[in-house]
Amino acid sequence: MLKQERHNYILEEVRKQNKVLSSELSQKLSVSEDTIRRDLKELSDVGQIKKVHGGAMQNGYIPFSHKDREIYAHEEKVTIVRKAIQLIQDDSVVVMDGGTTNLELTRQLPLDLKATVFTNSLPIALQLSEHPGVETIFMGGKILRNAQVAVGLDVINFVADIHADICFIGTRSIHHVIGITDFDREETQTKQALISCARQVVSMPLSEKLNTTQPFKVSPIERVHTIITELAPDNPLLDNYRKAGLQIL
Amino acid sequence: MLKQERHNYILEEVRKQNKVLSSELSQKLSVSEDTIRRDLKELSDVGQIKKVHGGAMQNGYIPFSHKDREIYAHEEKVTIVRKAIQLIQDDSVVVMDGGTTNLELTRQLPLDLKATVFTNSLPIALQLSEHPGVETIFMGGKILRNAQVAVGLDVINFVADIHADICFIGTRSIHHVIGITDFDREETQTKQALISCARQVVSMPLSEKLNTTQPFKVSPIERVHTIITELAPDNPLLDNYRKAGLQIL
DNA sequence: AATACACATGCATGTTTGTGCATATTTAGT
DNA sequence: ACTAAATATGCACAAACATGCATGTGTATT
Repeated sequence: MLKQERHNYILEEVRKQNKVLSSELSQKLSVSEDTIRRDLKELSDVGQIKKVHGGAMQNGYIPFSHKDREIYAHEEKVTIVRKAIQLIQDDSVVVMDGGTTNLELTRQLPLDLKATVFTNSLPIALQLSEHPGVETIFMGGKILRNAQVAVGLDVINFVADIHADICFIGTRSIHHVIGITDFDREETQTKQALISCARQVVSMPLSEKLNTTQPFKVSPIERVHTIITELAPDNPLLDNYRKAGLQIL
Repeated sequence: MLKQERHNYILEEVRKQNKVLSSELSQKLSVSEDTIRRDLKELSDVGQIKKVHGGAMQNGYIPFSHKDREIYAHEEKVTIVRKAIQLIQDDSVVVMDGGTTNLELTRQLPLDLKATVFTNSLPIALQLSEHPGVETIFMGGKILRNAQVAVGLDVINFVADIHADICFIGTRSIHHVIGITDFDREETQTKQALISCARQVVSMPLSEKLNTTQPFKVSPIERVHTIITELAPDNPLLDNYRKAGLQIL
C-alpha cells in the first residue's frame, strides 16, 4: 500500500468520524504506529488535520466542499435558492428539472421536509436520497452524458400521469417576450413536458441570463409564474417581467 | 509495445484502480521499472496522473472515489468483475441491476466499449455517463433510499419493452436449489422483471453468499445462466452449481 | 546504400525515501 | 506524584529513485 493511499484513507476517516486513533489505523492499515504517527505529522504539517495525543482530529472547517466550489457563481445561486425554499410546502408534489441551481436547491432543502419529488436529474436524485422525508421518483429515459439528465419520450410519457404543485425548470436563457429557451432540442422537448404538468412553474436564472436567448423555445413567458434571481425583487432589470405579470422573488 | 500504448494502458489502469505500482506495471508490460518510472514521470509532468513513491495515483479529486473505498471486500469484487467484463461484447444491450459489485463492474468497463446499458441504479448511471461509447438509459421509478435504485411498477413497465443480451443481477443470496433470494419485496419484484427480459442472466455473488437465503424469491436457479465468484471456477464450493448446469467463471 | 541523428530502453551507480525497531522522553489521567 | 501510553529520536535496511552510459531501433538526409 502506497503512502499516499494511507493519507487518503486517513483524511477520509477523519472526515467521517472527526477523529482517528493511531492504534486503530496501525491495525487497519497494517503498518507500525510509528509510520502512522509520521503520516499524521505530515498531514498535520500541511494543515490537513490537527494532530493530538493518541491520534488526530479534524482541523478547521473546510469552507466549501469540492463540489460546491465547482458550481459557477455558487454564492449567487445560494441566494436564489434561499428564496425558493419557501415555495415548497410540506406534502406538496414537486417536479425538479436538472441544472446546478436546482441541485443547490435540493441541497438546501430542510432535512425534515415531507414531499414527493419527481426528477430527471441523476445528481439531484442522489442528493434527494439523503432527505428522509422525501419520496423520490426518477423519471427514466435516455441519459444525456453532459447534463446527466434523462430526456426523450420515456420522460415525456412519464410526466403525462403527473399533476404537480410546482415545477422548478432549469433555465439557460429567459427573455421577457420570448420566454425560456435552450440549445439542446431533446432537452427542450423534455422541459416542455415538465412544465406542462405543474400548477406553478418557477424559473431561477442568474441575472446575467435575463434577456438572452437560445435556439429552441422551451416555454412562452406566460406559462412561467415565478422568477427568482439573486437580485432584489425591485431591481429595474426585472421590471419587464413584473409587467408581464410574473411573481418576482 | 509502443510507448504511447503503455501510456494509454497506464492511464486506463489509474482510472480503474485509482493507483498503479511501478513494480506491477513493469511485470505486466514487460519493460524495466526504469521505463515505467519514466512513463509515470512524463504523464505526471503533463498533469495526467500524480506520481508518488512506488507508483502513481489519479490526479484530481474524483467524486464518489471515497465511496469506492468503502466497498466491502473490494479486492474480491475486482477479481469478480475482471472475469465478467469478457461477457460484454461491443454493440450488445446490457441490463445492469444495482449493487456494489455491479458498480465496480461499471467502473472497470473499458472506456472504448460501445454498448447500450439499461440500469435502475443512480450511481451506476452516473458512472456510465463517463463512458463515451455507452448509451445509458435509466429505468425510472420510485427511488429506494438505501440502495439508490429505482423499483416498482414504473421500472417493470419499462423493462417490458426491452430484449437485452445480458443481465447482471445484483445478488444478495444464492442457493443451488432455491435460486436467488432477497429481503426487500419491492426490489425482488423489480429484479424479477430485469431477469425476464434478458437472454443471459449473470449473478456475481461473493463466495460467502453462496448457499444462503433471504425471505423473498427472485429467481429459480434454472433461470440463471452464469455465476461468477472470486473463487477459481473449479472450486468444490461451486460443484452444486456446475451440476445444476450453470456456467462458472 | 550509407550515414547521421533522435529516440527509447535497460543496466550500473550512487542517492533518497519509507519503514520498523530500540531507546529515551513527554504526556495525560488517575 | 505515579504510571502507562504516546511520542520523539537515532539507527539500520530495503525499496524506490535519479543519473549517466551503452545499446538498439527507426527515420531522415545525403
